[in-house]
Amino acid sequence: MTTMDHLPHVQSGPALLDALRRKILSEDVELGVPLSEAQLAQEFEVSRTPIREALRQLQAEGLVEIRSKVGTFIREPDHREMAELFQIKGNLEGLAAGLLAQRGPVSELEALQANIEDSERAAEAGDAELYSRLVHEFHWTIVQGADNRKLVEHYSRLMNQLAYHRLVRTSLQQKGRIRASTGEHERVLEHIVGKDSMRAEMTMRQHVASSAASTMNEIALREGA
Amino acid sequence: MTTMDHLPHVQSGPALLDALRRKILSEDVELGVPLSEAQLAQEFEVSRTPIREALRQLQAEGLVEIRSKVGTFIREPDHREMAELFQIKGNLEGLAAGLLAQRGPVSELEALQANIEDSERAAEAGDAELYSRLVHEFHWTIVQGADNRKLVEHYSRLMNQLAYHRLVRTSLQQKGRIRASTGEHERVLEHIVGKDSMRAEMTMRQHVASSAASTMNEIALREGA
DNA sequence: GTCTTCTGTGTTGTATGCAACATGAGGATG
DNA sequence: CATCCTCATGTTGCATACAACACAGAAGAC
Repeated sequence: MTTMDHLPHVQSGPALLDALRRKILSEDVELGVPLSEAQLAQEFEVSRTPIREALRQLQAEGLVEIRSKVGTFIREPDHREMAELFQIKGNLEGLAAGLLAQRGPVSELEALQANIEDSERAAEAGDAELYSRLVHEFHWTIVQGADNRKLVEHYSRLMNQLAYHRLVRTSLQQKGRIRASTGEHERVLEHIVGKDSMRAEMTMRQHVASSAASTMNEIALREGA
Repeated sequence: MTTMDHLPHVQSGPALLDALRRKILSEDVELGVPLSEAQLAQEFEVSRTPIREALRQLQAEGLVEIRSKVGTFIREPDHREMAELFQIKGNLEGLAAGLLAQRGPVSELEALQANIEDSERAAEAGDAELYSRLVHEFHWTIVQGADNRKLVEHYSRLMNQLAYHRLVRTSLQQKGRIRASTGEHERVLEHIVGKDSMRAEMTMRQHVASSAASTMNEIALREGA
């Protein structure tokens, strides 16, 4: 391709940002180094300008790191950062669980109950893929059920930084965790249904802490190999 | 100005971003509407391109809202958003206080003690300006003392969205709050020094809730006038 | 008088060209 | 052989030109 033919843009502003974010969060991109603006411009069939703007936003979101005059790199949290992010994750999800407990009977409660039942079936069937998807859905449902849009916003950013999708698969390798995790989910939901905000929060927080410990342990093992 | 003379830039990338953020957070900008790219470009003596990139980042931070083909506007949280943000603020600061309590004797504890003493003097002297600055410093010291960089990062974003600087002056108009606030600070510090992580967290959270309620009440009164 | 339509003006959205710099490979030098 | 220097190459950073659109206000129809 030599010159842009001024054809209609395949992806415009916000759509391009989403596409780029998905591409980065997806694991189909070389983790080491690349992400050149020109290359992305070709791939998305736009000029470098909108690509640059999108990358700047992703940098503000903590997803990439732009080293001036060098290149744009996917940001990977190290052990410390991951521990820090998990700490915040537990706190925010705890807040969400507590708020949800205070809301009374809303539709999210049924969704959570159904999720737990589906999770148990998936666990028995040994469908790890489905199970991890359900776990993700459980946590996310709680956060959205808190009825706090800003919380959803900040939580979303946090999860992006964690690159959580890359971890969930890992975290469930340990067979023992699955049963424990489901049990913890049940207890969290019990406290929520019982409108026990405090216990719901604390149980949720401990659940996240356990899950985080398991995940980070698994990652350490993998890196050691 | 007609053409750029290719002189050295007065403000470059990150510096420009900071300058713009300060300008927006500072109250010297018309809240209603403006923020045209061309205008900012003239003011900072750069072309529109870096201005645009900075604005996109500020949008990602939640400080401004870019309405396509219309203009860039300073984002002002409404009542609901403010309540939501305060809820998260309390939770994050609670987390920070709890973490700080677990750290043992670090330099931040002395800083907090000194801050309380200074605050009491400022309160007696009736220096509202100094007092509000010290309150801000107290909270910020706790967050930084948690030794969690990601927490600092997310907390910073949250505070920017709250446009907290515009509120602190308001929140302290109520004379009764000053004494109560200082007392709450003291109790928080007591629990931190006593390494009582749980009580430190809860006390901090309640303190933020009280402060938030007072602030939002004051704002409601002001808007009614 | 009211509603509709149209056009002017200002804004952002994008493409492109060029300058500045970081980096690494290769040769010159001791 | 080691070290430093030079420069070729690729990248981002910025300035500019132009296109596309939103909105308001005026002109026109009824």
